[in-house]
Amino acid sequence: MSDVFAALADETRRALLDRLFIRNGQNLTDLHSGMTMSRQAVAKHLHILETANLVSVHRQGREKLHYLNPVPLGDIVHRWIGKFEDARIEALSDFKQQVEDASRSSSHSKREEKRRASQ
Amino acid sequence: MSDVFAALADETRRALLDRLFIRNGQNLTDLHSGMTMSRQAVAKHLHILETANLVSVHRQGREKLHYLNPVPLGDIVHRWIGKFEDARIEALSDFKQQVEDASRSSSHSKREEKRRASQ
DNA sequence: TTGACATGCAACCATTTAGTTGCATATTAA
DNA sequence: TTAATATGCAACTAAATGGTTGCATGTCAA
Repeated sequence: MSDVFAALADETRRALLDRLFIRNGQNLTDLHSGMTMSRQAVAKHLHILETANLVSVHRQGREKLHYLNPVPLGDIVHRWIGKFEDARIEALSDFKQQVEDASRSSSHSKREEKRRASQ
Repeated sequence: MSDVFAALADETRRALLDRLFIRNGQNLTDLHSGMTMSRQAVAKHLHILETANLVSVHRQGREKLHYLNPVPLGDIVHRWIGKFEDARIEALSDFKQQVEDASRSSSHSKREEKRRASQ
């Protein structure tokens, strides 16, 4: 999973995934077109995406076609980000409250008691 | 958004978010406890999480309390990963098909026609 | 078969990153 | 007041990262 996060950390690599989302099954030359960096630089980025299993390839003659694999993205959402997401609705209402509670450093509200109890 | 992805790329920082998920509102010493690296290293990681707005802080005397902010995680899911997620169910059935189609490099199935049409 | 095309490999370079150490500052409590 | 606690700042280092260039290899088409 660490490979996936590392792969997503780079702007160029996210752009490559975007391009494959728009049109799947492109070769290196296609994906390089319009980019300012060298073809070899793009090839390196694609290899990192391959290693992270975000892109799968299929050799066809002298061409190497790249296919988007969205499964690892689903995995990180459901296995890691998801738990924070579950807390998001509560967080939107509780977050400011927590900070305010900390500011007052008093314990009058039910919410404050709940927060301290969880520590 | 790039800050968020970069922040999430590091294992230690994800672990810090995990710890804050388990118990919110910890200070640097709390978050450093049990880690092998130096306190200053942890402080740097926390600062990166702050910059990415994944963690908010509140000064209380000599202590600096850290609070998890899950909103940016929701944002990247809904603004970026989400679109790939939408294609996931289709992808799970189509992905192998795409590769197989490419292997055969023939165009007999309806699915193959649909794929080529999208390019 | 020969030239153009598509990719692969390796060496190299600059910058960023993750970590360290040492010291300074601010706050709490005995 | 003084010692312990909690954090902040700055300089430094090693390794990873993102990029380059040059050349080699494999495939297609005239």
